[in-house]
Amino acid sequence: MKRKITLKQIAKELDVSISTVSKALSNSKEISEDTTQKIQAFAKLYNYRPNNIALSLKNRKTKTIGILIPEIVHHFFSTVIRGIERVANRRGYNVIVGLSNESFTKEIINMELLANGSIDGFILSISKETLLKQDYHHFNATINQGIPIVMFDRVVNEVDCDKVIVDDFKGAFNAVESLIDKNCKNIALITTMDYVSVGKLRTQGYLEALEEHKMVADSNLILKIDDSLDVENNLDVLEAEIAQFLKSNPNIDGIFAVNELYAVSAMKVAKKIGLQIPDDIQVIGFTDGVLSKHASPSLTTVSQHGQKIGEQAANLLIDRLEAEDAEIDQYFSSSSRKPSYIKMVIETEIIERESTK
Amino acid sequence: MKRKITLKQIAKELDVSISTVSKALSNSKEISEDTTQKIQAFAKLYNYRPNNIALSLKNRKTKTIGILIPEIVHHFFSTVIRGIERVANRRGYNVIVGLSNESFTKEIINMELLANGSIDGFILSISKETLLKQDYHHFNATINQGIPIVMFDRVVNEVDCDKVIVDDFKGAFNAVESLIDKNCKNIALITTMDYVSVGKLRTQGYLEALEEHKMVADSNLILKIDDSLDVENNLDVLEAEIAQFLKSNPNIDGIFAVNELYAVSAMKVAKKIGLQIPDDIQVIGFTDGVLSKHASPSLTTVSQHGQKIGEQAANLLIDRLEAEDAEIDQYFSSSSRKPSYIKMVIETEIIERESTK
DNA sequence: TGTCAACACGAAAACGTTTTCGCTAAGAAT
DNA sequence: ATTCTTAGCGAAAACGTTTTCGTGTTGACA
Repeated sequence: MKRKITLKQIAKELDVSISTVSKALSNSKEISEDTTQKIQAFAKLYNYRPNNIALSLKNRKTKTIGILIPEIVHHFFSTVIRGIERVANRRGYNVIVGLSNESFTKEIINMELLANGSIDGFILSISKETLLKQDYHHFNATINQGIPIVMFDRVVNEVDCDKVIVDDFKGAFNAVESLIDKNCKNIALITTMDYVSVGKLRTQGYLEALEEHKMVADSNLILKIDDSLDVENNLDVLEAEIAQFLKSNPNIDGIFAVNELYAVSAMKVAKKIGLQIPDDIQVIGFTDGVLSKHASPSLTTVSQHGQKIGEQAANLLIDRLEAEDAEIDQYFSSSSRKPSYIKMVIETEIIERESTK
Repeated sequence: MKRKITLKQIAKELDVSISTVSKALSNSKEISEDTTQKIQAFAKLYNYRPNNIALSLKNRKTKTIGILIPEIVHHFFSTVIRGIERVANRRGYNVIVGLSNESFTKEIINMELLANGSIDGFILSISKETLLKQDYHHFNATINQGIPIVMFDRVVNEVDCDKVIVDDFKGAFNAVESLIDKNCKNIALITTMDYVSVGKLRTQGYLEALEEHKMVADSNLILKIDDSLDVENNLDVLEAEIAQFLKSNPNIDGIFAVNELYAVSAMKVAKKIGLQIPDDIQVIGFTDGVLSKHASPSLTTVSQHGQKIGEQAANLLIDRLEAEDAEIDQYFSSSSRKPSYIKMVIETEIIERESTK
């Protein structure tokens, strides 16, 4: 077991100074051709690679992006990570992942841990608990320390930073409008409680689409699921609620659900009740994931393009990081002007499948 | 924008030495109570936190685990990550994620990048291309540099390291045996090409279960899918192959599939053909994911307990990392004996759902 | 012969820690 | 009055880099 070789060891072995080795390896013309050759050959032989940690300390930047998300076992978030990782790698960055598990405290702990030098900037999506508490001081504190943040999906106006979102309102609006086009007269909404911003926006999209088409929103046709309970492990509860909902509203001929789980569950329940999809009832879900694609019938969804979100977020962050470098180089005082932030909107897209006509 | 405060700044501000500040903050009794109080108060006020990078450099360890997996948009891998992250966090470690994207080259590049000081050890699952090439030098090189590796799921005998796997053979064996118990007479196998070790083992389990019960394996009942093509985006190809397969073997009354996608697709096709599940044909899949749970009918599967795999892998790695520390402390020469490695087998479990009787 | 430039290299600082060792002054012991 | 402890603190090294600023040697030129 031979530990990685260092400049110091090479220097000692070849009887030159550390500086000479460093310069030779970076092809500085301060060093004679002979010496350079000798050193480079030796370094190659021993497979020398500069120690990243030492570089980070010296350069005061780590070339690492911190990702902080509520949950990783979730198709949307993993596609976002994939997108981030793609451009990060291409641009010479690594990603380090923290999971808040939807907990306010874990979010803070993770941020503080990573903010102490481990990363150059954050890409994150806010935990439910944080949204509920509406306490965003840790984000602002981090930004004030000079660590830029890019938020995606679950964002919040109270924090001034770059954001990448999908147009939840418009996505929902279009989905519902599409159902109307397909001749649905009584469109139900299955949604979450309101505190998650995206849920609220999607609900608004639903409401306004109805209004726009002179249809009255019937509060009986709106089912709000309490997602404080772990739905994944309480599928029966969810299905029972939906069954109850469908039975007491037999006139429903279209369903818009704010996520694919609700949509797929609704289809399952509808089939059990004896309804034909899409003949008796049509269904559209938000968030295009594996479930939608493989359900039977396959589910028409509003795709959020998670990977693209990740890619844009990474580009925004890295652009800002490298702009900072340039500023310093140009002797701009970094406090001279307030930076202006971008809110980037990724277009949603309706993917038509078998659950609609 | 105020950058994070350092020991040096505190020292200057309070007109003491850096050493004094450091000691005061760690409650060393070398420092008087007065000074300690003063320093701690000041540090708290300015929210001092030690710089992780500096600590890493000094301690020559980063308290970070590198995860290297073929793909993140995959339920099994994300559950494993969740498991790793859980115990890593509990034990004071962070995780940094690299994606090989099933590519040999990307696997190597990622490893080299992280191995240069960024991480203390790896937890990884081998990419398909690497398995195909059977070139494992980068793993051995990393281990020789003193960086421990724990492999999971896709492992290989040629590399000497800790491993966490499920008993693919036994899992498959049990699944098929369960189908036999449920009175299936002609059990089909839908599998992948043989080079991925887990696929091979699961196929063997299938074969031996048949043999054990005096049933003859009929090669016509084995469908090998070429997974070099991106199945997720070529679902129709997959379904066509399965349809063809089922039609030319109308006697099939049970299907064992080596992953849930194949299983769910098989169910979909079977339903289209007019077969009733589980009355005409019963189906069991390997790998318990979201698809299985939400398919209709829901799919009986062999659960791999991904999260547990991740937890065990993390524990194995951290145990070894901390054992190394202890060895050095005790003046053991680290090359004195060859360490012995553990292969940990996680029990699989059949989760009965609606696709079997 | 004396001056100067160019060349080739080394010393040292810096990034932010922790820790070992040494130093000073005050009080205790002889 | 002299020596010994000990409390309280600082200097410096170390982790592995990069980079700035010397410095000595050589050869050219006046």
